[in-house]
This record gives sequence, structure tokens and C-alpha cells, in this order.
Amino acid sequence: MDYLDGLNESQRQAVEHIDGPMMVIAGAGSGKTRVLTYRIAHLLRQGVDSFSILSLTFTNKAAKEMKERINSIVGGNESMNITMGTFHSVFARILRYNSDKLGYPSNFTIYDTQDSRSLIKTIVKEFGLDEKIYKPNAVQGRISSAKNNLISPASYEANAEIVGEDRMAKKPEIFRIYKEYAKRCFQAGAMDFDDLLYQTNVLLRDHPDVLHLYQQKFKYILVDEYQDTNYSQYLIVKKLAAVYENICVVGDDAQSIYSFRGANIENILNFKKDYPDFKMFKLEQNYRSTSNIVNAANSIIKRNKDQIQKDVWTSNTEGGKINIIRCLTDNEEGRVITNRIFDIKQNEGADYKDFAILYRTNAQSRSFEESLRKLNLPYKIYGGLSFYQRKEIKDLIAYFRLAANPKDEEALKRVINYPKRGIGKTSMDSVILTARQYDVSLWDVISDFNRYPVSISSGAKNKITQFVTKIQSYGAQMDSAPAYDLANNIAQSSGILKDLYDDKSPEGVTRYENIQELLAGIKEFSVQQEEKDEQGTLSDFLIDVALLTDADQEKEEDKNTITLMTIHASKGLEFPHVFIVGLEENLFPSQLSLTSRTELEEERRLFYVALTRAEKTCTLSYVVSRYRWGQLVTAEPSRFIDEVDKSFVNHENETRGRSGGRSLSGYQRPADDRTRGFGALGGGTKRKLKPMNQVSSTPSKSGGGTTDELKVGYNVEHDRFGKGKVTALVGKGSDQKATVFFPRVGQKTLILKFAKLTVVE
DNA sequence: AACAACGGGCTTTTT
DNA sequence: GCCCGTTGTT
Repeated sequence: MDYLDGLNESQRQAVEHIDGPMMVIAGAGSGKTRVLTYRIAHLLRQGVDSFSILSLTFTNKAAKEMKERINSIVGGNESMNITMGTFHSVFARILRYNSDKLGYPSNFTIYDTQDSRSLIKTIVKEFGLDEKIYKPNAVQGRISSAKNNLISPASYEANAEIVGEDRMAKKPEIFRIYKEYAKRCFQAGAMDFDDLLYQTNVLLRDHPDVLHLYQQKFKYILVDEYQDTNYSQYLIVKKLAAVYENICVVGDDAQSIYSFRGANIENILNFKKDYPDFKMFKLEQNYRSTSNIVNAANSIIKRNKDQIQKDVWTSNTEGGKINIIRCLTDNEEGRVITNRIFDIKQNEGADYKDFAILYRTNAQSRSFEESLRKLNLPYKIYGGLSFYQRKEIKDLIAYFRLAANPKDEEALKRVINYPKRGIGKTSMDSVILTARQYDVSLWDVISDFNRYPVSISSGAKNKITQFVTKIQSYGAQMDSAPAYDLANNIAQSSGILKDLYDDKSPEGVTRYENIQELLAGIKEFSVQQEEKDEQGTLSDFLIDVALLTDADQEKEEDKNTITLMTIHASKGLEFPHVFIVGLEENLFPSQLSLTSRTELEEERRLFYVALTRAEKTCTLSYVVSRYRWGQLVTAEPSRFIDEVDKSFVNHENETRGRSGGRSLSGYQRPADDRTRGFGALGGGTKRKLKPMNQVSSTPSKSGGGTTDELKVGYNVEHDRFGKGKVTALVGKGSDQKATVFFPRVGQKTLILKFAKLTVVE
């Protein structure tokens, strides 16, 4: 059967267009990925060399899936030779290959967000600036947006408008921080995420031979999610496509939700200017959702002023209306939605994987997590702390990074005294001081004390030198030893493995297992690389790791679970049953997006994206009061609820199930009245009910308890360590100490004056 | 130098 | 309510 037969008319036209610039505007659920994959398959069928195709996707996972689908269409494994991946991962490799031309080591480090933030913080401190004014987050955002618009530190400083903005914001020194930040990154042989694109631009600008090479290599270029590219990405694509102009961009302006990280809808307009003879294809038939959902989504998005005219329609069945549920608190929201999922699953025989709970902010996942766990339903939370952001993983990876590139200061600071080897703050402060005096990296100083005198004890110097020797020996094996062997060797000889093995608390055991999992992952990586006839050293692995996202590494056991994620993370996915939760003013739309029309329109597009994830049913929920910053605050229903055309929604006025708090269940809800003033309900409902006695030797305000309340054998609870049993008591009065055994963390000796212990039954 | 307690800041969203 | 960095104690 011909693969073109499965396409509708406009899809087929887009797939069959081979040469010359083209743009595909694809409405939600209109088979965009299908067009992209089929088009690549078609190119291969028409004899285009697989090595000459560059395909830029939004996630690495999307790239992987697309390759598999292409193979299944054309047979064989031709897709292996296509350069396919995210902007960041594709150009990280190209940069690595050409790093010498930019003065970077080929093993350059990729700083993640935490690394850059930490460096910015250090600089702010060293400059003697106020951290409350120069908040690392804000400064980082400023630097990031400069880089995404290809503004160098020098042109930043010279740009009166930008510097003026900073001065207005009372942060006139940002240009200095940017300058120092760029210098220190370079000195450390490190690039941050934005550098991967920025430096690619520098490379293509300053090295015509390199530009020429890649222009010739990539004769066919495809860009997915074009509406979410920034200026820096736009320019890379434009330069690479300048000779052959075989460029195909695919996107949907209605789904542009990343302007906060520099994405620019103007790129779509620029495209029309850059390639006046481009061909435009519109995909308007939605195959995903019921007509109620499609029409509801249309009724939302038409309120936006900025958009390309299109008419998304579907021939699918009407389906049920969009349910709107009102709950009293966020905890009730968790229970009600969870019960609803359980019901649908029972009644319709749906799978767990058919459900998604989508929210605006990661912090909202908590209440759902709790109720899902209570009902014992399997779920997976995407986002939040990913595997590679866990402390123990970052620690071990920091060793790998140091071995590859000892100038990597963020990695060095992380592990020079972990596991503990007696290199304390005092010693490191002296080292840092010397490094700044000579304007060299920390590594330069600690690897050559003769040249850079540091005023610390010879004992400390000795310990540091031992550490340096260890790292050097790792470094020597970096490009020769098999990745897994070296990684395993480092995990053991660094002492990390032992340190975690000795920690018998459940958390410690998990950490130990995580390390084992990382090592297993490295093994798998090596095997995969061998299949591709590539060596697969540890430094190759590092590039992969830095750019992986949570969605990229899915495990088998995660397959049939309920999905919890932010709406941003849900982009490109689809689920039979979708729950969009927390539809309240100041949460969704976010408080911080209410200052301008463009920001509000982006929130509205976000809502549009959320709605269009749903295939069969879509349910919205909001609460009357919600815990935020640890306090119960009243909330108002989101304006977005009213913006959905009335004919597609069904307001469920009942709050389902019995609510947990006593004071709440006694409450009679007025007919259809969005009464405020529930803030008064605060406290009471959330406190633990168990009677507890405060144990304290210092006479407290209430004049309560004395130490003799505590006896050996008592069960107590500690804020951090949880429940435990007192095994010994030493001393009297304010000096009294208690030895307590905590099943979760082991034995601890606590000074009662400080430790907050409560006696439990 | 290491550990434990405390206080401040924070919530958009991510490669 | 949680995380992180700082402060204070041994």
C-alpha cells in the first residue's frame, strides 16, 4: 500500500512538496507529526541522501519516535543517518566538533540552570552587590534574553536602551555581571544552555568555511514547533538554509507558549520576508478530539487578537460537554478528580494511561499525588525534580565533568569536599582569593601551589593535592577507557558509593540505588553507541545527560500510569481523558501574566493547548480556597471558564463526595453564589489531630512542659527525622540531651534545648 | 570542621 | 509548605 494514501489532501500536498521554502501551519490535532515524518520518508524515497537531512524537534524523545516511524515506512535503518534532535543537542555536538575554533576545549562542560545561577550568585557576592536587588533568577533571565537575541556583553553595555532599562529597574550593574559571567564561563570551559545557540551563531558568523561545510551538508532542513523558536535559533536556521533554501517549518501560532524564554512569533512573519516565494500549507482538520472540544477550543482562541487566520474543524462525533467542577479546597479538588478518574476507569474500562491531570504550576501536583496514592492508583509526575537533578546523581556527574574538564568550577566546588575529605570552607576561601588575584581558574591554583601561593596549612594542601591527583588519573582515562568501567571506577574510588552505602536510612538506600541506576544507564549507553559503531566514552555520555529532559527517559513501568504534568510539558501529547485543574484567577492565568495583553494572550494560548490535548472528555476544575505559601487563600474562578462558549460546557454545581474538614462539611453552599470570605476557614482543618505534648526544658510562652516529661522508651516525633524512640537521656536542665532512634534515619543525639521533639502516643 | 536549627524567599512555564 | 543558605553550637 502506498504510504501517501493515508493522508488527506492538504497533508499530502505538504508531504509531496520537496524543493524550496515551505511553511506548514498545523492546527491542534491535525496530524502535524505525521506530515513531518511522511515528508522525510518521502524525501528518502525520492532519493535524497539521508546524511543531508537536518530535522530539529522539540524534544529528543520526539526525534527518537520519528526515526522509528520513518524506518517503519521506508524499511531498513536509513533514518539513523539523519541529523535529528533538539536545537540544543544537535548544535552541542557541532560545537564540540569545532570547539577549538572558538577557543573552548572539546570536552567543554554544559552548565545547567543551577550551575549558571550559582555562578551568578558568586559574582554578585564578589562585586559586593545586594543579593536582594540582584536576584540570581532575575539576573539570569536578563542575561539569557540577551544571549537569545545575540547581544554580546560588549554590545549590551553599549546599548543605551538596555542599560537604561536596567537603570530604571534599579539594577544598573547587570552589564558588569553579564561581562564577568561570560568571562568566567569561558575560563571554566563551560557553555550554558543559551550559549549552545549563541556560540553556534558565533561559529557560523566568524568561520565561513564551517558555515559553508554545513550549508552543503544539510541540503534539506525541517523545523518542528517553529512558533517556539527564538531569534538565535531563527538565525542559525536561516544561515544554514541560505544556499539551497530547502527549508520546511511547521508550527501553530495558536500554540506558541514559550515567549518567556525568548520564543518569537515574529519568526513566522520573518519567514515570509526571507522567502517571499514560499509555499504555505494549512492543516485544519482535527482528527484528535470530539467536536465539542474542538469548538470550545476555537471559541477560546478567537478572543486573541494576534493570530494567523485558520479554521480548525472536525468530522468527529460531538461527544460530551466540557464538565466544570467546583471544589472547596485544593485537597478536595485532589479527591474529587481522583474519584472521577476511578469511576471512568471502572465504567468504561479505560486504562490508567488514558488520563492526564494538567496544571499551570508544578506546585499543584501535591494534592493529586496524595489522593492518588490513597486510592492506590498508579501515576507518574513529569517535571519537578528529574532523575538527573537529584543530588547524588549530580554529585557523581560532577566527578565525570571534572575528569573531562578540570576547569569546570561549579563541578569542582560541588565535590572537592564530598565525600568529606577535610577540605573546608576556610581553605577554599583562600584558594578562591588566590585564583581571583592571579585571574586564573581554581584548578590552576590547586594543581600548582608552587606557582600560586595560597596561605593554608600544609595539611590542607596535602589533602587538596591528593584530590587533584585522583581527578587527574580519571582524566587520563577519559577518552580511552570504556564509559561504564571508568564511571564505575569513579563511583567507587571517589568514595561516593561507600558514603551512600553506609547511609542505611530509606533515603540513603534510594540514593544508592539511583547511583546504580545511573551506572546501568551508562552501560546501556555504551552498548547503544557500539551498535552505531561509535566509541561512546564518558564524555560523549555527558553531552547526552546535560540535555536530556524528564520526558526523554521513560521506563517500562511508567507506561500504564495516570499522567500528571504542567500544561507546558503536555505540548504535543494527547489523552482520551484530560483534567485541567486550578482554573482560578492569579493561578491560571498566572498573576505575573496580567500586566499586558500579549502576556494574557499567551496564557490563553496555554489554555488552548491544554484543551486540545483531550480526545474524548475534558474536565475543568477550580477551588474556592487554596493553600498557597502555606496559607489558605480565597480564589476566584478563572476568566477562562467564562470565555468558553456556553453551549459546550456543563457546570456541575455539586461538590462531590464528603469533604475532609469538619468545619467544611457543615457548610451549606448558597445556591449559585460565588461567595467570598472562606479565608476565615484557615487553620483548624489541616492540623494533625493527634494530641501532642510539647517537650521543652526552656520555659515556653505557654509555660508548658518540663524535661521530666521525657523518659527513656517514649515515642517522639521530630520535624525532619520523623517518629522515633528515646533510647537514652543524658544531662540535666538546659543541657539535657536525648539519644533517639529514628527508624527512618538511624540513631541521633539531640540537644533538647534546640530540637523540637513532641511526645506521641 | 561538622552538624543541627533557623529564617528567608518563593511559584510561572523549560532546553 | 518546602528548599536553601546562614548561623550557632560542639
